[in-house]
Amino acid sequence: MKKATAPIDDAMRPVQRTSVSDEIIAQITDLIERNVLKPGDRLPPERELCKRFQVGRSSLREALRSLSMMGLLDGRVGEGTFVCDKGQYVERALQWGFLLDGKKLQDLSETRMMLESQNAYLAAERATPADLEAIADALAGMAGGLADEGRFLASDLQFHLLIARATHNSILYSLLETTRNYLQEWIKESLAEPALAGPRAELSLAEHRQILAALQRRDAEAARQAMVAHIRSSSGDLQRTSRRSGSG
Amino acid sequence: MKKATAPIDDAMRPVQRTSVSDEIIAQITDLIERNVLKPGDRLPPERELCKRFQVGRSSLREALRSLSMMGLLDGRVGEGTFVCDKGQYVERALQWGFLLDGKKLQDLSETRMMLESQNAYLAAERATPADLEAIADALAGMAGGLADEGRFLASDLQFHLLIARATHNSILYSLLETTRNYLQEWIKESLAEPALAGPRAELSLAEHRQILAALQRRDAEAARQAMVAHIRSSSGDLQRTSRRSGSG
DNA sequence: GATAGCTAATGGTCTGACCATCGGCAAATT
DNA sequence: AATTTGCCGATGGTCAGACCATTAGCTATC
Repeated sequence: MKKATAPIDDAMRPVQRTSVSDEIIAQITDLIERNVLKPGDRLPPERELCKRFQVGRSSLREALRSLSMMGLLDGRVGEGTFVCDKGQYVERALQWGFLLDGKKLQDLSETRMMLESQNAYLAAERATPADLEAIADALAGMAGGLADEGRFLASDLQFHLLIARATHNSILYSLLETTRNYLQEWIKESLAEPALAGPRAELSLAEHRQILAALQRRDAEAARQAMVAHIRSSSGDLQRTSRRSGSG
Repeated sequence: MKKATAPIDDAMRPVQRTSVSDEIIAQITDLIERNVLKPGDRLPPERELCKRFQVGRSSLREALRSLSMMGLLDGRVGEGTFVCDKGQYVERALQWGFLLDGKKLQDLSETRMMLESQNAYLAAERATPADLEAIADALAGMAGGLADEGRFLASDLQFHLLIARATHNSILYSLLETTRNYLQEWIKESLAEPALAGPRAELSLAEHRQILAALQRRDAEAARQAMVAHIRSSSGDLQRTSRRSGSG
C-alpha cells in the first residue's frame, strides 16, 4: 500500500505547463477567431513578431508552421505571412484525420448516406427561396451536361452541396463537403463505365428532380426518402463495379 | 493584349517547390501510416534525426511540432518523442476545426442528434454480445451513480460512446466523440440545476433502459426512436435552463 | 514604353549555445 | 534492507545570429 505522505490526496493539481509556441498559437488563433485578423490580412514580418511576442524566432516559426499546417496561415517567401481564406479550417483538419484513419470506404459511404439524408430533411424545412433557386440551377446544369460528363458530375456535386448549405448548419455542411471530397474521386472513376453512363445519367437526373420537388413542397420526409433512394441507387451501381468477391 | 513570348502556352508547369519541413512531415507520416512507427514507439533524439535527415534542427523541429499539433507525436522533455496512440487523429483534427468554426451550439446539438440516432439504429443491427454487455455495464454504472453526479454523467457519456463504438464505424464514432466532447461541459453545467437533478436522473435512467432494451431486441427503428426521445427530453431541459430571451 | 538590373524586405534554413526537465544510478540515511 | 537524497547525462525547449533564395518595387537603360 502507498503511504500518504501529507494532505496531498486531492488538494494539489499538476502545474499548468504551457510552451511558448502553444501560447503563440493560442494568441494568433484567438485573433483570427475574434476577426481581428481577417482572411487575406498580412501578418507583421517574423522578425517583428519576435519582438512583439518577446520570443525567439524558432519558437515563433514553430507556431506559424503549425498554423500553416492547419490551413490557417500561408507563408510566402519575399511577401509575408497571410491569413488563409476562412471555411477551410474544418476541411483541412478533417483531411488529416481521414488521411490517417485508413480509407474505410464503407464507413465513409455510410457516413455520407446519413449526412445526405438528414441534410435533405432539414433543407426541406429551412431552405430559403434563394436556396431552392440555386439548387434548381444546379439541376439545370446537370440536364445541360448530359453529354459532358465532367460538367454533369460537377453540377451533381453542386446539387448535393447546395442542399447541405440550405440546412444553414455549418457543421453538417462541412462534414458533407469533406466526405464528398473523399468519395468524389472514387465515384468518378467507378462511374466511368461507358456502358452505364447514358441510362445512369438519365436515372440520376430523374432522382434529383424528385428530391428537388420534395424540397419545394417542403416535404421533409419525402426529401429524405428521395435522397436515400437516390444514393442507394447510385451506390448500388458503384458497388457493383468495384465488388468482385461475393460476401456471405 | 499579352504578347506570347514563346511556346509556353500550356507546356510548362510551375516547378514543384517542397520545403524541408514538409518533406520530413511526409516521411514521418508515411512511416506511421505504414506502421513502421507504431503507437508508443520512441523516435530517435532530435539531434540524431538531424543527422539522418541531413537537415538543421530548426526545420526538423518545425516538422515535429506540426506533427505534435496534429496529435501524431508527443514530445516529452528528458524522455524523447513518442508516437501517439492511434484513434486520436480524427479527434484532434476535428477539435481544431470546430474550435475555429465558432461555437454554434445549435448546430452542434443538431449534429449530435443525427449522429446519436443513426448510431443507435446501426448499433441495433451490428452490436456484438460483448458490445451489449459493455453498454449494460455503463447503464449499471449510471444506476449506481444516482447519488454521485460525476459518476452518473461519466457513465452516461460512456453509454453513448459505447453505442457509437458498437456501430463498428470508426468515422461515426469519432464524429460523435468529438461532438460530445464539445457539448459535454455545457451539458454538465446546464444540468447542474439542483431542482431538476433528482427526477431528471431517474427519467434519464429510464430512457437509457429503453434504448438498451431496443438494442437487445435488435429493433433498430425502436432504438433510434428511443434515442431521439431521450435526447429531445434532455436537451429540452437544457434549452429551458439556458434560453432566457423568447424568440419570435 | 518596355526591359533589364539593382536593392531591400521577407520567409526558409542552418548552427551553436544554454536552460529545464526527466530517468536512472549511486551514495547517504533510516 | 528499504527508503530517501543528490548527482549526472540525455533530451526536448528556447534563443540569438547568420546566410540563402525569392519576391516586389524601384531605377536606369535602351
